[in-house]
Amino acid sequence: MSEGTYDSFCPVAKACDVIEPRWTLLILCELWLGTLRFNEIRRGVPGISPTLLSKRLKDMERRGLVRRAEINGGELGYETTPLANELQPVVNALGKWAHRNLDMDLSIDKPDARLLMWKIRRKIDTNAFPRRKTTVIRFTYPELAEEQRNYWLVARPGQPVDLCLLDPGHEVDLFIRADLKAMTSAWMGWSSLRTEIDANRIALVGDQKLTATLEKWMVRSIFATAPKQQVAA
Amino acid sequence: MSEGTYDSFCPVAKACDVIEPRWTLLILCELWLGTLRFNEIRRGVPGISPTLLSKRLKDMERRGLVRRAEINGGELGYETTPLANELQPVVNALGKWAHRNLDMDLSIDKPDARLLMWKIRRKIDTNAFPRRKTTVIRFTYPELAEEQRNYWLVARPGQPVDLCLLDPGHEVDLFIRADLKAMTSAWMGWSSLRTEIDANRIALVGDQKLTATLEKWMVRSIFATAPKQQVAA
DNA sequence: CGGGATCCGTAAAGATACTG
DNA sequence: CAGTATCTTTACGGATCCCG
Repeated sequence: MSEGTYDSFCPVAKACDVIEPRWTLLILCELWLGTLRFNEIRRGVPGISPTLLSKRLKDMERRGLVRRAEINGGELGYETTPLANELQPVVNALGKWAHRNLDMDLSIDKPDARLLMWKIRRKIDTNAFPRRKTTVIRFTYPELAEEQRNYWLVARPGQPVDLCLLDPGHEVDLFIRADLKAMTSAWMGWSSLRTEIDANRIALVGDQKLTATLEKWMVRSIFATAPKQQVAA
Repeated sequence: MSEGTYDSFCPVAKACDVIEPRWTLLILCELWLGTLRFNEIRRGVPGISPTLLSKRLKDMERRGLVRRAEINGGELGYETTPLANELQPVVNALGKWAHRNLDMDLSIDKPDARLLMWKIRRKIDTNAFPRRKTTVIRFTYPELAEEQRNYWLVARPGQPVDLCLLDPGHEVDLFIRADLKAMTSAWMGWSSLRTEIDANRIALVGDQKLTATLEKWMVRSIFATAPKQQVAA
């Protein structure tokens, strides 16, 4: 039933009752990124079934982590509560611990371009873009099959950045061609954008200003600043 | 299989693979308290079956959280690794979050005297006790059935404090009679020892010095210092 | 297309009992 | 003391279907 089942007065046990059910923390992370709607959460939390997401969101609502809220048009979405938000620094510390210590090799062996682009999209800083003009950036991962190779980020002034899997037809301001692992690695902070560009694993063609300000508008994972632990010599 | 099953490059997902399997964090907490042996862990982590504890310890060993180590006599015990120890501040923050925010009413409705005594025992500070003499303190919870009512803490100089459920035969230096909820509440920091004594829910009879220094040697839960969040009026 | 509900097979957890 | 073996129950994962 997803009831708390440790019958202990230990606060850690109480906390575990709340955070242990599978997907709970990942759903919170996605909501903290600003995701509002059911199917958006699905995209940001790869692998969860709609059934389980639905159930988990209800569990989380019952526990006071999440509430249903109106988006700007009478539609319903999800948002985190203050109770959940107090947990955010803890979850970040947890992520930093994993970033420092845990081997990521397995996951980067099967990187997921669509998920990566979804994450990149969320953190694009449009302040570095022209104010009055739509900016379009095309990412290409040549190693992938034709249909999964290209992604367009479309930044219309004053609107959230859009991710397209099909050519939206706009003129492209900047073309980025990249090795998928290299882009993942740079975004996660295991390397840097500069390193990967210098090694020719990421290449930019197009608008000079966008190229020059890449590191400004392409904000990386919040874990990218945490240094990777040095392996003992 | 207990393999990590989120296939994501997100560090939080990686961390969840490690910490989510049920009992993992509670076992770590118990080890951090200084528990070394299998059946001691069982006592400190109420409700876990030996089957699952055995399996979980092996999982945790495989993941590098725990290692088997020699105790002082060729016997084998368990201890946490540096990897796990880096997680301790995160787990403490998690516990503080729960202590501040989560309702503990349900768990204090069915308090567990033996577990409470086990926890109290672990944190007794024997520096406040006589140096050369064995100190014995008897706790009595009058509301409980005869056989579960009495607990003896036996502190022999230079040795870990012993918890006895049967009269060890020593002369008792201090008798403590308490309401079980009151003692749990005081130890957890929802109230204080002083408050409960003043309300006559905890009473001490015996050695004056021990009585006077109660708050010194009876070290409370590490969460006892975190203030409980005020409920909005 | 967004937001689910249903059904079913598998994997993890819980309860007891038992053993070297 | 330190676990295994066995059995039952619950949770999770996947596919499919429904409804506005």
